[in-house]
Amino acid sequence: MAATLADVAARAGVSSATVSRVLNGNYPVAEATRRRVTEALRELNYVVNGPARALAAATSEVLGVLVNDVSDPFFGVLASGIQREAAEADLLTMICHTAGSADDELRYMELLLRQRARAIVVTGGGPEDDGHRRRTADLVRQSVSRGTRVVFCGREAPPDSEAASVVFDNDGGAAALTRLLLAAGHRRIAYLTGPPHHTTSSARVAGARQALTEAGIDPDSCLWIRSGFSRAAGLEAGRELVRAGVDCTAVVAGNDLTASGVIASFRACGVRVPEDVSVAGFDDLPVAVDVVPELTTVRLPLRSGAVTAGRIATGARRTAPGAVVRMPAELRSRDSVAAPGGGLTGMAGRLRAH
Amino acid sequence: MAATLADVAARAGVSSATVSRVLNGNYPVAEATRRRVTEALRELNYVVNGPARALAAATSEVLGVLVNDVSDPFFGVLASGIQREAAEADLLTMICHTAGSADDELRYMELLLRQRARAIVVTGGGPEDDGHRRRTADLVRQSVSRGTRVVFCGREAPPDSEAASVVFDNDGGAAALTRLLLAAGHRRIAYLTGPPHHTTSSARVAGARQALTEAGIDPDSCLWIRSGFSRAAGLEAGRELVRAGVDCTAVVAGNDLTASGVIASFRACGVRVPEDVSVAGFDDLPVAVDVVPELTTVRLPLRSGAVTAGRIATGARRTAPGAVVRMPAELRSRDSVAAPGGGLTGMAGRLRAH
DNA sequence: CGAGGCTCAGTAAGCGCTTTCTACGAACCG
DNA sequence: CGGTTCGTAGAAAGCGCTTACTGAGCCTCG
Repeated sequence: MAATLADVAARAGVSSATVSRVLNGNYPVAEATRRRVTEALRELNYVVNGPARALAAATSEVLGVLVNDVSDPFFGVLASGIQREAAEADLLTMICHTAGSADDELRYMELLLRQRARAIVVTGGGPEDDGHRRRTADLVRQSVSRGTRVVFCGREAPPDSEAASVVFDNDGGAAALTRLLLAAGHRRIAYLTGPPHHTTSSARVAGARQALTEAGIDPDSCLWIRSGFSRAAGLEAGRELVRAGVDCTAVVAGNDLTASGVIASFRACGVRVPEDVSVAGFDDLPVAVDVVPELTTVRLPLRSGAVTAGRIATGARRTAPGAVVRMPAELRSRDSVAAPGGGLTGMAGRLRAH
Repeated sequence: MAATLADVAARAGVSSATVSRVLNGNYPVAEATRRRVTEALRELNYVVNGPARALAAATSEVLGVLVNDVSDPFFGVLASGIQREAAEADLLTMICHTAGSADDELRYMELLLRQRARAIVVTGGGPEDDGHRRRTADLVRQSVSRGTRVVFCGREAPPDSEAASVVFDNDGGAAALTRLLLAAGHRRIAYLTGPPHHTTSSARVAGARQALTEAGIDPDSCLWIRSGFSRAAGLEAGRELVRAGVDCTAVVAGNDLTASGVIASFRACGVRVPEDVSVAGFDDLPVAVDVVPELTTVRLPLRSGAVTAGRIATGARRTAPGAVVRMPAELRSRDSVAAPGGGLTGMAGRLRAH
């Protein structure tokens, strides 16, 4: 049913090699022949057989992107930036949703490896688990030995691996944010960390603790609350903070999504931001300026990080094996942080019934 | 470098056919042989060559999903539902981001076709453009003739095509929502439609107009404003409505994202929802209950629609060629709609400076 | 005018797998 | 004990493409 190169060749009165050459344009073909072939191609509605080409050429035209959550804008920005670069290199981007599961991450890496993907970009933070890291390192090794480039974006590649990484300065960003809060006079700060045992969460926590320590404040005098990276996690955490009447004048959310959730539940409880409590986010996602008040947050250059990762993956940018590109973080001071207000204490009574 | 079937066969002292049989388990192999092969497989770190297998077997293990926007939760829910079904059938899901561009949609369909994907699921509404529909129909025909199943989810397949469709009752949902508003006493309603010339937008507009007409109200006495399906579009539209001091007591947003944007800008302008103006959404995305007040909206069974589409795509559910599965819409009445209030007129003065 | 160079296109050898066909023992039967 | 059947595994023919390698014309030039 489907036309093959041979069919097209027969119709154009040439050999299949010539058709292939016309298709790929990497060998000279006389203009008249080219026209005849092009014609036949069109008449037969020819569509390249990707697998056959991949087999013969020992490579394919797909670039795989692993994301934790397709519906999270953080990954949306990353994925679309990488995709743009891939398109530039005529690669088809396959986005695979790992749902944050370490096992799925490995499974998808292996599947992409099977497909002989040209490159794999693993985005976002990952589990802080040596077993997982080792298995990842194994797959990276196999991928590289089979010619599949691997790039990590948002996390460092496993140690001693040949994969390049593009990392964001979560550490420094969190420190800067904490210093801003300190400078505004805040001392009792509640930190909502991201998911536990997760590289991104840990880096942010570490940065904040360091800034605190440098300012002569015992990090353990602050509140460290495990949360998630979703809006829902922020809603819940916010509600809990009010219910418990936690003694703090500022809340640092795990990211902007969480911050928007915190603000929403604060508002529902009559807590004013930033008058009563300041709230800060992280990432500077689009939502940061949609929210009222606009979020003080840390801008991560996601777009350009994604582009960089994409360029390394497509080979448009060459790096040494195991290279690490560090992207700076930048403070974005907006309306959600002000001088310390009355705090949350005593607000519990205002919690609306539900 | 990479081990092939032949390498494994040599090591296990069998033929490559036997190794293939062990791998696929579709032919009997003596237990002892199987063990030896399995061992060799492991020792050599064998990874199947996907393209070679796809070429020989004339099919592949990938299922492609086309989405308009990877960072929109509407598509996130759809994509993850489809993916779950795909995983069930041992297929690798590739999500392709078309950015809502009709051209990219075709390009990606073609790329998936090249890859001899097992199935393609096209999600979301699409352009109402006969040229596009014709070209889509062409690709569907080619796909089907090459054994790639095509399923549309959220839009009907082009006429006379063999592709199945899963569609949501946008029409009926919009009508029900309008009737709810009418019953609450609203007469001056502003409708923010989605993007123009888009099947989803049109269906929702049509449903609303019909309900209006049935109630003896001239649809043209309402305001129909072109907008988008994003939160940003809602923010902007909300701001404009206030600035223009539009005379209406209710706003029906294109979807929940837009509704949340409208509410945010209303709040920023001091317009109370629902006291001054009621606001309704569409889709019942997670954000609908995060927002304050919680959104009155139309629930679309996205998850189960996605699962259905996924099952048709994997072949787990058989349908007649061109079958259309209709998913019902259901009203979700919450807090953002109440009896008519003072409306927007005269609010323009309250618009905060920026 | 013949040797050497160029341009263009055909031949054919794979790429690594699946699968049909065939072959070989062993077990079984009359 | 010869013939049949069954279970198991090898041989080999592709799948549709890419890409050396080869060769046929034709032009150039000493």
